[in-house]
Amino acid sequence: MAAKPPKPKPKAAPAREHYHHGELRRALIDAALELIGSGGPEAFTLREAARRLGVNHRAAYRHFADKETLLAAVAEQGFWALLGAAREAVGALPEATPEARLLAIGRAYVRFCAMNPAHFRVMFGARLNEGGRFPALEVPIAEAFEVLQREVASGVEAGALAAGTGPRMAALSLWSAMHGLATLIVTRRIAVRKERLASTVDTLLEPTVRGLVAKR
Amino acid sequence: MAAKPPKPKPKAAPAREHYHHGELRRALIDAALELIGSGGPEAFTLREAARRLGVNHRAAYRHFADKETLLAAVAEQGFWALLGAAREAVGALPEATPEARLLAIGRAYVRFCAMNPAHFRVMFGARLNEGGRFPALEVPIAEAFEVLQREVASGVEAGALAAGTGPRMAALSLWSAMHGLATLIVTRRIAVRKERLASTVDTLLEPTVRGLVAKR
DNA sequence: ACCTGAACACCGTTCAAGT
DNA sequence: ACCTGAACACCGTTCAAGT
Repeated sequence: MAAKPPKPKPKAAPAREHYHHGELRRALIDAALELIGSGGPEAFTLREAARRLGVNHRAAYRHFADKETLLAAVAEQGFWALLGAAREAVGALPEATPEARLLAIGRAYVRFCAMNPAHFRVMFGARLNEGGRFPALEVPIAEAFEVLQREVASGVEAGALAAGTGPRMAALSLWSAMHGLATLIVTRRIAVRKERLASTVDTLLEPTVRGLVAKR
Repeated sequence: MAAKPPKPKPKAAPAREHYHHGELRRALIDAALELIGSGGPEAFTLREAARRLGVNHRAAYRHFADKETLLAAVAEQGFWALLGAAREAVGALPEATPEARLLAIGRAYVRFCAMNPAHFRVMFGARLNEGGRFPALEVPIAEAFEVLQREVASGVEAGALAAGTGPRMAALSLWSAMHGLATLIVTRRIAVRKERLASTVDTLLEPTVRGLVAKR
C-alpha cells in the first residue's frame, strides 16, 4: 500500500469541490446569517464565512463587491420576506374588521422578526442605504409601509377607524409599536416563550390598535 | 537662533501633557461618543480614540479592561441620563392626568434618544450585559421601567386607566411604542425636524396612550 | 479568464522592556 | 509603579502572480 501523501495544508472544512453559479453566493449569505445568529453581527467576517465553506476568502469577491454588499443582500432578502409575511397576514382575513386586520399585520411583523433575529439585525442594524448605495432596499420597505397605510385608510373609509391626523400618521404609530415590540423581543429585553409569542404580541399591540379605532 | 530639533514622531494631536485622575477616562468616553456620532458604532476604535487624544493606545487600558467595558460605561451613563429625563418629565406634572403624565414620559424618552443618537446606539445596540458581565446596566433600566409601571398603576387606581391585563403589560405596550418610535427616528426611517419633534412624538404616541385609557 | 496567495493597512489585546 | 513600543492574531481589501 502506498503511503498517502501528506496534505500540504489542513483545511477547516472538507472543501466542496465546486460551487456552480450562484451556489457560493447563497452559501455565503447562509453562512453570514449563521454567524450573526450565533455570535452577533460582529461575529460575521468574510474570512470566517469563507473558511467555513472551504474556499479562499477572496472567492467572496466574485459574488459581492465587498462585505457591505453581502449584508445588503441579506437585508434585501429579509425585507421581501417580511413584506410577504405582512401580505399573507392580511390576505388571510378578507372579511375581518380593520382592527383585526391591523393586529394581524402587527402579529406577522413581530413574529417574523422574532423568528429571524439574524435577518432582523442586518435589516434594522446599520443603515446600509445611508449613502444611497443600495436603493433596492427601499423598495420592499416602502411597499410594506404601503400595505399598512392602505389598511388604515380603508378602515377610515369604512368608518371603523377615527380619521385622526391621517392614515400616514396612524400607520406610523402602529409601525412604531410593532417595531419597538420586535426590537425589545429580539434584544431579549422582553422575554417571551415561543408558544406564547402570538398571544403576547396581541396583548401588547392591542392598546395601540384600540387607540386608532377609538373615536374620541 | 538655534534650530528646533526635529520632532522624532509626528503626533496626530498636540498631546496634552497629562491627564490627571479620571480625566482620560472621561475624555475617552467623549471621544467614543464623538466617533460613533459621526461615523457609526464601527467608527469607534480604541486606537483612533487614543490617537485623537494624543495618548498611546495602551493608555486606555489603565481605565477600562477592554473596549467593551468602555462601551458599557457609555451605556450606563446614558441609561442614568434617560432615567433622569423620564423622572423630570413626570415630576414637572404633579397634578396632570395619567394620560398627560404617560405622554410626557414618552416624549422625554423619545426626545432623549433623538438628541443623543450615539448614546442610543450604544445603549440599545449590542447587548452588553448578555453574559452578565455588566449587571450595573440593569439598574437604571429597571428603575426607568418602574417609573413607567408605577405611573400606569396609579392611573388604574385613580380609575382613569382601564385595568386591562395589568400595569406590567400596559407599561410594556407603551415602552414598545416609545422605543419603536425612538428607534425609527434615530435610524432616520422617520424624518422629523428638530422643532417639530415634540409635537410629532405626541401625535404618534397618542393612539397608544389613548388605547390604554379607553375602557372598552 | 479565472482563482489564489502574499501584502497592506488597519484592529484589539498581550508581552516585555524601558523609565 | 507606571507608561509604551513591539508583537500577535485577527480583519477587509488590493495587487500581482499563477494556471
